[in-house]
Amino acid sequence: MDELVEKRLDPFFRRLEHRDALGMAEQQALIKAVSAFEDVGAGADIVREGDRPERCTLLVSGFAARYRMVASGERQFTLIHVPGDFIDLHSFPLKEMDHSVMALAPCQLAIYPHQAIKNITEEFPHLTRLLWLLTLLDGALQREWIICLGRLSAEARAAHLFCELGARLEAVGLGAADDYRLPLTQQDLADTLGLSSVHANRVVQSLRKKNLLTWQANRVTLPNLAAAKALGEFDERYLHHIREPR
Amino acid sequence: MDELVEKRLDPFFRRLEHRDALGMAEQQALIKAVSAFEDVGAGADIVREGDRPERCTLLVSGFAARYRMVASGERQFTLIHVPGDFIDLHSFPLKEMDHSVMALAPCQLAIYPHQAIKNITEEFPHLTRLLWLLTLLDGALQREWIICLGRLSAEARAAHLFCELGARLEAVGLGAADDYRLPLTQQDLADTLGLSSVHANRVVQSLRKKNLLTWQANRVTLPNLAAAKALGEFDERYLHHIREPR
DNA sequence: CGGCTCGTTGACAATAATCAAGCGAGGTGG
DNA sequence: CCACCTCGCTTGATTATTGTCAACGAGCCG
Repeated sequence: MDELVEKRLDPFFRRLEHRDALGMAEQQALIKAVSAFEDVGAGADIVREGDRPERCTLLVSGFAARYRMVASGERQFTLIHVPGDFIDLHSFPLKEMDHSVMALAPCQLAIYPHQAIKNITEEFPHLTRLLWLLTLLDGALQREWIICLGRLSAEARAAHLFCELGARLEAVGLGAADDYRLPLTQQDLADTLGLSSVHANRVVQSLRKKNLLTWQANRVTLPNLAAAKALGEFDERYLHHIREPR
Repeated sequence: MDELVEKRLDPFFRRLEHRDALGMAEQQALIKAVSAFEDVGAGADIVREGDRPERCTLLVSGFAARYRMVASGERQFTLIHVPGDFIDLHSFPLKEMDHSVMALAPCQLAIYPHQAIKNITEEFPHLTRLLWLLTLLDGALQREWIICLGRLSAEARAAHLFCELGARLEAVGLGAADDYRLPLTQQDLADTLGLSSVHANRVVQSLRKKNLLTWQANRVTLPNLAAAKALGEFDERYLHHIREPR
């Protein structure tokens, strides 16, 4: 049983190992803390604004996004999650959700009861700092998006996003920085970039015309990764892919 | 000596007490962990992108902002800090700064060596969760700004910002939600809202014309707070001003 | 076959940036 | 004490970017 859990948590462990070494006891604690696995279909909400979840959710496979609706009826994503991400680890200290998370594609989830996380914080200070770190990585991605939304053109933001997703997916063993599976619609892209779907479409076509992007049948490739990074001002420092004691 | 420290940390303790009760030992630990106080002048950087600080910095008085520059030479703020905020608590788990923080006005800072924070994480699990919580509150503010930048008009974003700052300053005892001191320039506002300074100015004037804002000599008042909140779609849930066990 | 969703296109309107100039208060030095 | 200088704020004219509205086509699934 534990072997199955461990296998499913592989992207998660890769994500952690990119930042610090994990002790055997810590790894076991993370495996034991999983109470269940669940599946949700594309488009379903995983948690909702206002919820007070009693559990945290780790994305095992699929894609998910944190979002909120605004009065005009538009949606804005604040973060796209890839496998290995904790979707709502912050709900453990924060208690109440101030936003929702939806599945962008069929997802498998690993469930961590808050009580199990609390036990970790009481018994494993170093592991606690790593969990803390994970929530801070979310914050770093969100800072980056503020900068992109505030100061980059729509085209540069799109290039940045495709570079970011490539780097994150590669880090968890799910593709290459310039070649990965991405089951999103152009509306999803628009909701990430803060654009109308019409304009998102035009931006995608412009990137295609410049030979910076192909995106068909849920597969993204970046034929000229260096140029895409330059256009999107992508500097992966903010991903903190540095393994060191925390 | 400790009384002086405690007095200076008053906004910080207020900020914490808005979220959870603090034990006497925890309070003492937070007081003892301060190694020094420092002053910085307006415009100075407090920490810089790429730094690997050995200490965390708490804002005692003044205003500061996290920011990054983009290739065009423009600046984007990702968060404005008010007294009682930890400016770079995240540097403790994250190690390397992926952005800079500057003083927007003369600031007094309390210094917490990373080692002192680490000791807290080894000895005070509940207090550790509260520190974690504080970094998550930064994340919540940043999420909110993604939503504002992505989906609200410039005018709505400005209204939102003035409401947010009022709520945060009131919570630490430094003004009222509709009346507070704000020593920022219009350029600072532009860098927060992701606008040019010219457009920021026009937005301010539009709010003035609608009798939603006065802003002279560093003093902000919101004559019609309800209308400002409505325009900016300001719902303070994301501030998590809820006192409960964490 | 028909009804979805998703992607695409064109014409037009709204929002915000850019460029250029001038104003006014506060501080500095002669 | 006053001239001058700087910084922040303001304004107008113009351009660039992005949104809105409307329509249509391709592919998939029941």
